[in-house]
Amino acid sequence: MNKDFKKPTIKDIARISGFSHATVSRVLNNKGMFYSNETKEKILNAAKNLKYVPNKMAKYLKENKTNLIAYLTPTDHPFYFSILRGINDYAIKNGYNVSVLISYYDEEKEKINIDSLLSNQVIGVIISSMLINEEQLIKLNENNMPIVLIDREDKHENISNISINNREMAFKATDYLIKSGYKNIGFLSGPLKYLNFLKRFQGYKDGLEYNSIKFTESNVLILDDLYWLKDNLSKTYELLTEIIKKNMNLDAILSISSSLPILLLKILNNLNLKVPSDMAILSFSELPFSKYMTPPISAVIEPSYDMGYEAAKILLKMVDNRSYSKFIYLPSKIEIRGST
Amino acid sequence: MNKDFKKPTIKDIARISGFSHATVSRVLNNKGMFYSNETKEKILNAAKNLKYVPNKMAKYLKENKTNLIAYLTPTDHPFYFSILRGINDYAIKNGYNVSVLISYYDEEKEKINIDSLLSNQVIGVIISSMLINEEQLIKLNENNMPIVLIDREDKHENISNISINNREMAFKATDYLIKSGYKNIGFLSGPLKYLNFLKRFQGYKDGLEYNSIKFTESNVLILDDLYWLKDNLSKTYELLTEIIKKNMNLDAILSISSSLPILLLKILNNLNLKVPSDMAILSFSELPFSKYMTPPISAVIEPSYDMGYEAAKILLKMVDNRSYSKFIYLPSKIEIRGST
DNA sequence: CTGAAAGCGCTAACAG
DNA sequence: CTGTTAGCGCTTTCAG
Repeated sequence: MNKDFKKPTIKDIARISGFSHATVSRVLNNKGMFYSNETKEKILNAAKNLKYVPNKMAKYLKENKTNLIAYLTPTDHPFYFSILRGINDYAIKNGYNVSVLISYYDEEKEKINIDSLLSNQVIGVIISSMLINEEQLIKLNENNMPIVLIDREDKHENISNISINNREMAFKATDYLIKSGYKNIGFLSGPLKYLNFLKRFQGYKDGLEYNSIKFTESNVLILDDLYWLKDNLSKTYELLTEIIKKNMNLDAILSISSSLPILLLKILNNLNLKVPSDMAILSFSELPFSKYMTPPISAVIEPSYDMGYEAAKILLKMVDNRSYSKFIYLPSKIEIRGST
Repeated sequence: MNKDFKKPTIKDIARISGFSHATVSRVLNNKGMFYSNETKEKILNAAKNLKYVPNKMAKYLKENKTNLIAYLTPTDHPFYFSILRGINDYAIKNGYNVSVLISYYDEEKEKINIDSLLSNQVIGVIISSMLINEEQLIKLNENNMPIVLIDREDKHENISNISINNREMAFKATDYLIKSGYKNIGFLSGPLKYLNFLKRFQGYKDGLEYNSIKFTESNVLILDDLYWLKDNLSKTYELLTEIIKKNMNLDAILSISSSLPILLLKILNNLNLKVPSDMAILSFSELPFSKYMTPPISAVIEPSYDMGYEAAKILLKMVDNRSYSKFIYLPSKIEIRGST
């Protein structure tokens, strides 16, 4: 590679084609509408010969606007990649690019990311991280940064949200389990300080109450951290094994994450318990492979791709219209498979 | 949000603190070394009060260099997300951000992405897509864009590569299977036009030859497209079922993808075949859940995170030194679990 | 130790 | 239909 390689600019095109750089700019951007075909051709030719590629930095500086949006995700779980794909598809289609920040549940990193967002001239942010706190959100908001939250159900002025109705779906799931004859249903979750988990917990209780079943505190099975999202599956497996052994009286489990059922299947198999006859499993969210497990795992479908796609759509609207914001529930459904 | 919101610039700081914007720039960047503490303090204070955030577009335009690198991936398979995490970690640590382009096996999109890369002032690209063709690579190269290829083993001048030694690992895997007593080993793959698959195929044949086993054409089980990477698991499942039914004589399968074994487990289970006694499975690459399957799946480990991390490291070196490039094999190992 | 001035590559108002 | 000019926000000589 040539160290002294210098990209051609519109000035080079101007020099070669014999026009001013303003005219070149016009032709290249199809602005102004009126210039002779000859001019157009000359300029376009010169551009092609020079292998001209516009310098977007200059354009963005001038226009005070970039084509970059950011996606803030806590980890590399497939759920978040699927969201990213949705975001990406909509963004690219509209001429935008997506910069990804993975904070990996590190509050320090998360803070650095927020600062980086502000100075990187990103024009908007989609956040699927559960970790972002109020303070950081406010900081972004103060800096006039359009924000879309995914799966947080967190109401803020000027901030959009997109998620499923977690409480309602948890209610439906619980109700379904009860109607299917399960009497002693466990709620398997991460820490309830995370809003989406809490909503699901509320829905679970709603479901019990609706069916006049007494809520039993000990049926709430809490993993004290998000191990399964932190790539710490062996720790998750270990804790889950303990939990199950202590709760053999349950006949069904409602899980808040798609990862947990896969481990559960293994654990129950080791304990010689059959799914669903000894223990049914119904889970929020699914992995691509969930339906190829033995048995296939019943799930409350979270439309992750659509969430990303819609989030990007809303974000770009917010960019155009700073007073726009939306709080949206995407439709969700329960898909019954072999595990219930 | 305030529609007329205007970000403060160094000029604002200059005005308020009473210095020139040049001095402000120096202080903010710790350049020039010599200014009174009083000056420094005044300027820093003004910056803080104004909630000043530097405009990187301007900086980059001036410096003719950005802090954005791009990652080009074909799809949202976990393998690629893990690579992305590696890239991201190294990049962030060094002050860079990562822009992601998912081409989704669409040649048109791939082309658009390449063009976008060139004009977006990305300073380097990491490509894990199998789809990029020679022509596009050359186009990037001509534009002086540092490139690191992941898992392609494709030799080019000025282009770096990072992968495992696919041929060698396939040889070892095949040899291991034979030494374990399997006699009739199938090679399960996508189209062999993809270089990494081809290398593995060669390694498979090497392994047979080394053990004086005759290569049997019909033991090469080819899926005619990358369905499993295209989110088309049901199609994959269908084709795989047919393939297996036609090849019940096999006693082991060497798979080139981590997704396939999971489906195989299901299919074999349906056919009442036990793994590994009726059919062993050994697979290139693994998913987070591979070891929690029943039985756990033996695998040739591809260090995806490290590949990403190293790729980013090499890329940033290439950015600093345009004549630098490397062809690296990362160490890999075979992890024997229950499926063999 | 600090200020003035130029310029990165581009767009757009204004003038013709 | 086209050219001149100014300026986006920043860094960096060059003077002083």
